Amino acid sequence: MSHLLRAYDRLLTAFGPQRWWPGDSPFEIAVGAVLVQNTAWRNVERAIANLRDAGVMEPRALYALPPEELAELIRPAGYFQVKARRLRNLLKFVVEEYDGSLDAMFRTDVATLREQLLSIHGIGPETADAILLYAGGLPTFVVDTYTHRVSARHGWVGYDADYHEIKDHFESGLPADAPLYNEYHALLVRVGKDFCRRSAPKCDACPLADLLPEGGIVMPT
DNA sequence: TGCCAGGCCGGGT
DNA sequence: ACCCGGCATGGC
Repeated sequence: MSHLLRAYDRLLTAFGPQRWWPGDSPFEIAVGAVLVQNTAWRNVERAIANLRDAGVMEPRALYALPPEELAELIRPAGYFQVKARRLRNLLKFVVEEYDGSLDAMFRTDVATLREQLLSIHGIGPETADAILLYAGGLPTFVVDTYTHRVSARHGWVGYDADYHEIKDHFESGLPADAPLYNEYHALLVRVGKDFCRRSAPKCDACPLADLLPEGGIVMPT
């Protein structure tokens, strides 16, 4: 069994299924993917609640909203001016290219859709992959700061590994299975939050402790 | 109270 | 090709 599957097994046993992504519809998940950029999920929940309460959690309705009103509704998510623009860029794309239908959007082949999403100003690799995996159910691995930190500290990749290097490491070491990618990423975030903070690793109590390389946690050079 | 959170972009070397 | 600052709210 590979180190990736062994780690997955430890995490799932320790934490159980994480039930990601929190969100009712694929659209709400896509919105959340933009709002959560470098932000605590708690703050995003408020913003999403505001959009729901305003009755605009739908592509056309949200796109029809005046930009200043959109910004105000998502204020609790932080970076609200930038995110309002990024969200509108995504909405414009969905409305104009796919008639406002995420179902239609996800009918596009994955590689093409990923390129299209990446071409949207404000949608980077993690946001694109989160939309593909969590909103579209497509088997593409999502890499975030926790994925990078946990992987590097275990010596699975170097600290200098870029996004695609880390993504490839997981995708080539695991079967291409969306539910697996979904759960794995959520578990990495969980273990990251609980045990693998940037400046406070608690490796002794971590469920992955016995998988650390000789000499323990690998620190950046 | 400062540090950090499920990034991404633009400008400077 | 890097490195860095800006963007902003809220929790511990």
